Amino acid sequence: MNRTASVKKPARWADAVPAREAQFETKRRALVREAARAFGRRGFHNTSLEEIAEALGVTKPALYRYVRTKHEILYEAKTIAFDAGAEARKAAFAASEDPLERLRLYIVNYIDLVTSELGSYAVLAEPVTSLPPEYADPIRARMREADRALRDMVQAAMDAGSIAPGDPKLVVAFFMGAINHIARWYTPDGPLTGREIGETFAGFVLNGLRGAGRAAET
Amino acid sequence: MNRTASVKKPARWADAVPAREAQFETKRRALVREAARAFGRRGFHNTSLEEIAEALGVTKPALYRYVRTKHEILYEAKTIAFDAGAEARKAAFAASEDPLERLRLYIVNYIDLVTSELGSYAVLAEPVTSLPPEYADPIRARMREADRALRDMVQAAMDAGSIAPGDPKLVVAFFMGAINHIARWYTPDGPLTGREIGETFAGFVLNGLRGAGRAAET
DNA sequence: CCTACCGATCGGTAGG
DNA sequence: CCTACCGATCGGTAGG
Repeated sequence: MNRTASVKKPARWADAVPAREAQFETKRRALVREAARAFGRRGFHNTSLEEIAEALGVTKPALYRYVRTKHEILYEAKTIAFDAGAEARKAAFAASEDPLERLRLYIVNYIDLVTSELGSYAVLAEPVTSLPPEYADPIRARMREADRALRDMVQAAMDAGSIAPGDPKLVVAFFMGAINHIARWYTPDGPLTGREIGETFAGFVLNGLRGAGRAAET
Repeated sequence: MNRTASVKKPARWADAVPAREAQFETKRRALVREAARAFGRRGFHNTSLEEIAEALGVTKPALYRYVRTKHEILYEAKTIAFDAGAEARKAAFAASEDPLERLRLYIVNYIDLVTSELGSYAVLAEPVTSLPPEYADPIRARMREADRALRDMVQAAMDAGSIAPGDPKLVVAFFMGAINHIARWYTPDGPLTGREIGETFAGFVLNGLRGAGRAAET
């Protein structure tokens, strides 16, 4: 028996890689996810690459096989969060024609994502200024894009008379502040599921926007 | 007349110190304010003491006359924000007996403070993990304290039947997320005053909580 | 309150 | 994917 023995080693990549011959992309994603979690919890600058590497069961230099800089990791993490938001909007549009229902679905969907990804989305709280211009600029663009899309959704609901007329910009700032904050306090150990939080928050938002005395005429 | 001449110099301390014989405390406060603004906008670790010093028209070592460490500055800034929150609650309790009205007043008062302090309050977004335990612990205690006080206010409004029954914890997380986010986007150049934002947000919140008890948990 | 400077951390690289 | 190490930044101090 003269072949190189495959010795039992402590789990590398935190068991996030299923197959023995792990693919590059899978590893890269596990890296970004792990980093996003850490960045979200402790902040970008309070998290060293060494800590991330350790959580994945490798050494720091190994990370550089999958990523060029620490900034790139943050950029990637934020991009994933924005993609999820876009996905949630798309799903909401596909599922209903009614502006109000679309808004509701978006909120529920997005909160579901935010809570299911174990805190990865808290990286949205990390200031863009932690990134150099070449990364910060596209991120800012995506922030504007998301903002615009949501304002349009709100405006549509206003036009349909489903919610009280007002400044869509302020409305979006209101409920996105509440929603994005979830990633900062949510823990899967808690008594509430993401779905429950989503339904409750959507209720708060829609009731709040529907307006009190000066309700829209139907 | 053998006293040292007071020569005309370029404005130091960014003109935040009115009197010629500037007091220690005034300077210290100007320092914390300026730092809070910077920390809130760019983040704690993205802001060097050198930048803060420059904004105040002095050199970095000069700051150490007023403060022991950079951490102490962040701690102080957060403390000021929490004090303001406590103040807003106190004012709300003094101004009304009605639980719902107290909640409304708190929201309006607090948003007014947040928007009047030119972004100093955005430091609340800075993770506590940027601080060593001796500072982080008391901050966490104040977070819990504020949370408890607000939950009690919400519970009182529920007991009075002014808002739908539900989980006060979730309710507070909802509207405080929205409110604390304001410091991150508000700018005095905008078309809206802090008062207007406060009234609008308070309306959203109260209507939202009053609404159909989707989240009512019997 | 300033000039000069130290010390630690940490992102990133060399070389295997 | 690892060991060893470099370089820059930056908080903090000495000494005046």
